[in-house]
Amino acid sequence: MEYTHKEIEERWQKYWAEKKTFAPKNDTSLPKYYVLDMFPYPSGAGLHVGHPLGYIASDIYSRYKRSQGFNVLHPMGYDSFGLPAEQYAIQTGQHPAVTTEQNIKRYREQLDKLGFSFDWDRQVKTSNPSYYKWTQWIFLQLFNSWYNPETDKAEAIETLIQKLEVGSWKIEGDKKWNELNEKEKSDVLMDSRIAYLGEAFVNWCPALGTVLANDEVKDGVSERGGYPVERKLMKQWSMRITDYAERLLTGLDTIDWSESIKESQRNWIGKSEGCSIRFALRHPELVSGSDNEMLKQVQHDENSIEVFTTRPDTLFGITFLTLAPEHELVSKITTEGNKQQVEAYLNYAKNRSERERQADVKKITGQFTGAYAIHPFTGKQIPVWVGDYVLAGYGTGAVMAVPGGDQRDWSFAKHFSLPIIPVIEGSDIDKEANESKEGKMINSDFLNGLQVKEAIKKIITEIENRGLGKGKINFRLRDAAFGRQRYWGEPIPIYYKDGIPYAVDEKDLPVVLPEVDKFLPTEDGEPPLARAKDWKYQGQYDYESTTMPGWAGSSWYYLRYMDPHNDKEFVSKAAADYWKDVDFYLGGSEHATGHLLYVRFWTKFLKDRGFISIEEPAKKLVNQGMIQGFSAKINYLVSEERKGNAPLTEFNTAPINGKIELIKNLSIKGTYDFAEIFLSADAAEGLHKQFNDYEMEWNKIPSKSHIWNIPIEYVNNDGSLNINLFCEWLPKLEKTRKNAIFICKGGYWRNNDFCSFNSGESDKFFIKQEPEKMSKSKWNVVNPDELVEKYGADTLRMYEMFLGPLEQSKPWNTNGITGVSGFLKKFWKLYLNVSEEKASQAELKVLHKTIKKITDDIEKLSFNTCVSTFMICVNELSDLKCNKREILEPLVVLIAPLAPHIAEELWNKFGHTESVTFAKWPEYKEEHTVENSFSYPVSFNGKTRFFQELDVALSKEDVEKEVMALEQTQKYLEGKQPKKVIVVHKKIVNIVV
RNA sequence: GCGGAUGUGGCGUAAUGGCAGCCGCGCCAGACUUAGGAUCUGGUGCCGAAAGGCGUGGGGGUUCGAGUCCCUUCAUCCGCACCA
Repeated sequence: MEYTHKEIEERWQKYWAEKKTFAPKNDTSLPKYYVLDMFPYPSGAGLHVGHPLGYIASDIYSRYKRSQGFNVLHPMGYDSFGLPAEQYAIQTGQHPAVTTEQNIKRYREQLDKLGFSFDWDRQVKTSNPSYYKWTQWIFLQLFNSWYNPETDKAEAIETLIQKLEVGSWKIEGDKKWNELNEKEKSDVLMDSRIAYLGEAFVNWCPALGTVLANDEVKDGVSERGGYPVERKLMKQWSMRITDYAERLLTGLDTIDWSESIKESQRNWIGKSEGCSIRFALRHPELVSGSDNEMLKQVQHDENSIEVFTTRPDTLFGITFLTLAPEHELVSKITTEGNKQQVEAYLNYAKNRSERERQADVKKITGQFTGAYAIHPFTGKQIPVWVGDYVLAGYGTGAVMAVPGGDQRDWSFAKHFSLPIIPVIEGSDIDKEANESKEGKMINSDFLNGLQVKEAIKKIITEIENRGLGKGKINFRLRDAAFGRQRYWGEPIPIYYKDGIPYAVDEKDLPVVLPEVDKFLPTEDGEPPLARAKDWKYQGQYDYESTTMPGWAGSSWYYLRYMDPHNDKEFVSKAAADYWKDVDFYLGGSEHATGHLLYVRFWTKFLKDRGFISIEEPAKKLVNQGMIQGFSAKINYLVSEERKGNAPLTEFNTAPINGKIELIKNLSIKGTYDFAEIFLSADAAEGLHKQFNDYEMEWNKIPSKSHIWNIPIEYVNNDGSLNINLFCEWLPKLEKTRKNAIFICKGGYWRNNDFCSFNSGESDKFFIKQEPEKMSKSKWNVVNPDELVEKYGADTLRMYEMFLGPLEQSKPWNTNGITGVSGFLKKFWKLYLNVSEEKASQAELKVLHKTIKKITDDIEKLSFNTCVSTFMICVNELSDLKCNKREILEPLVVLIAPLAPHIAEELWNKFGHTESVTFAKWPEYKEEHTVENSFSYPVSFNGKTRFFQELDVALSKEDVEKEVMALEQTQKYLEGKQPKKVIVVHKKIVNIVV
């Protein structure tokens, strides 16, 4: 009987769905295990072969855990709010809810075909009001909370109000809480709320018409779409994630996450320890007298400059201060004489986009303000500069410049000819700054002679004693922008009364996303929600019109899966207490500083407020490697001189160079009316060889080489192009077959005819293939559907695992899939004629060896070696012609996590009426794998020469005796006396001569 | 610049400090076939006719023994980056 994957897979997928096989048991006495895949965004492109890699791995692990007796929660759902659907809506006018639903449907069909053991009854969609009701509810908790530094956790805002009422929490300007009006009270509280409305510099993306969070911006452009981003001061809902910076950092040490993710988060949080120092200012026009007198006079000046430094030990090396162009003091302190230049500079700095600024890091710019600060220890005057190498958003937006100890300060000083003082012995300040934290202090008054680390301690104490500043910890992490000027997201449950924001009452949740006529901003620049007609809270108050960012819904979804249908709470206490946290979380590393930071933040917050009991959302996290696609690249030649369809002869008369010669050699002469010349990859290779500097030559001639990505499906297995298919596609690029010529090594193709000029050489047109990220725009997406159709889900599952270690990125290549497909056929064949006979020793040995290896490997998530272990096992059992139930039945249970359909089918054939899902995992019995003898490799000076079979019971001494007595040993000794004989039991014999 | 990861046959890869290359692809030969992108058998790191020698990016070290441990260096990929 043949292995018919299609029929078998459909049958069991249906069975699982009907019997709800994968719903966790409602029995809290069972040990729990929670396996979660990162929330997918249902993109319009559907699933490609890279997506299932992680899902397959987590599915194998889930099924394995079920077989081990765990109550497994393994859910799936959709992060269904987001920008792409909305961009599509803007283009087509279709409601994003409609396209999102279509995409989800397609995703689901594709997922279903792969035989995943998800409990679909728990599916959540973030765009569903029954889900986002609770996202909004959590927002309200965040709004109604503040971070109490004394208890080091978030508390209800009421506890802050109490402190304000009794005056134990100070309000800026020493005002009294009870004397404040409604607006002022709101403002005061807003300064502490964890979700707050505040004015801040944000990443504004004009093309997308919205603000983006820091992690959504890469290299100065938006991560989605690659549109330019600019800094803009805006009133904006934000999350005070910075209050959690320290806990987010230390928490990393408690979780088993990949080192690279933890490191990314550490970098992102960017903790640095140092101290703040206040520099008094001196206006030359205003103050006169000796340096020391001035110091006293200006000590308490409001307009002092506060800096943050991690190297207070270098304080005596300060030769100037630099302010960020955005620093508020710049305009206040600039002297009349410098006003013009400084203003011009500020204007220049302002108009440089973030991208430009980042791109030309090396360009040093700045201006002297004319103002001086006073060195707090020496009393000397220090010029104050403004420079855009200082970032407004970090620290205080001002630095004390120590060109002797900081390379950026050094470069600035060199550029503007400012003095440089070495402060560490042995610094060669003519060449570069000495940033080392090792060495002895010099030129530093009372710090002289101290080691850097001692000096840091001493100076901080001194600074604190003199009241100039204090030891301080600074974080790079910024508060997260939470409002998006977009339509397709959760409405923020806030309304405005007399311009004051208030929380929507819990009983009025969800605030449902209103219908709008267009998904665009209003004429006066308000977000799309402002278009909604008659959308008022309690019929009279304006709602907040920004929506939440994509990460809102995904910051707590793992909790909702525990209790997805609860309409009283976001998760019941009982469910949260049982399922606690995610035991095994699998997903891509691209979420390192976005989702994975926010989900930790919300988890900590929800714990602080007593809603859940865990501090971290996921104990263990693994990043599956990215599966890249193979892009097909074609060499495409255009002569710039040959405009339009000008004849090729013109091209031929160009100066002699590589390509012209080639074209000549290929004898394509005369006048042709083709315009597109495509060059086979092997012909292009030839050019490389022929002319050393092909690329350079290429640029000299009046033609241009272009490389195009073309659809990968037009490439044959041998790497050659299917020219016919390709030509049918050409019109999409406004090119035609008629105008195209394909040059191969042995001739050229034109209009379906091959013209040979070099007989014996290939007439194939080769395409260069390169691995790249799979993306629709690169035409290299391979989707799993066809593979499932052809080979079956079990084969695809095993093949994806067989590709290599889970965490390693690799290009997708279908070449090896026949090996796995053949394996499953061979596996199936073992079961054609099962006998009840007792198994032989040899057969039992194979089985138990396999049980041990598979169990160990699944535990280690080493799924690639699992597949090869099964192959070895099946090869060996086939050689033994094994058909014993005693062997084959446990083997079914063993393979079920990887190839669940075939396993169910065979399990069923054994007469079981229950799913193999809950069959007990086979137990490894060592007695079946022990050997009586071992074939010792006998080596001389570490080089293996022959093997000797010996009883394992023999002691080391006996082994040595036996081996030394051998004729072969004597032969290799060549009459010499061995210096030493090393015997490792059941491993090796090494004779040192 | 900082951090992370990876370097092993033609390719994907495998090896608790103990026979390097398991398993699969590809390739070669053969069997069965009208046929093979089906199935089965055998072979396949490199050099060499063979004996044998050489081999895990390079160089050094520890060890009886190193792909594996240590030092150093190179290359590739990924992340972060004017963070004071």
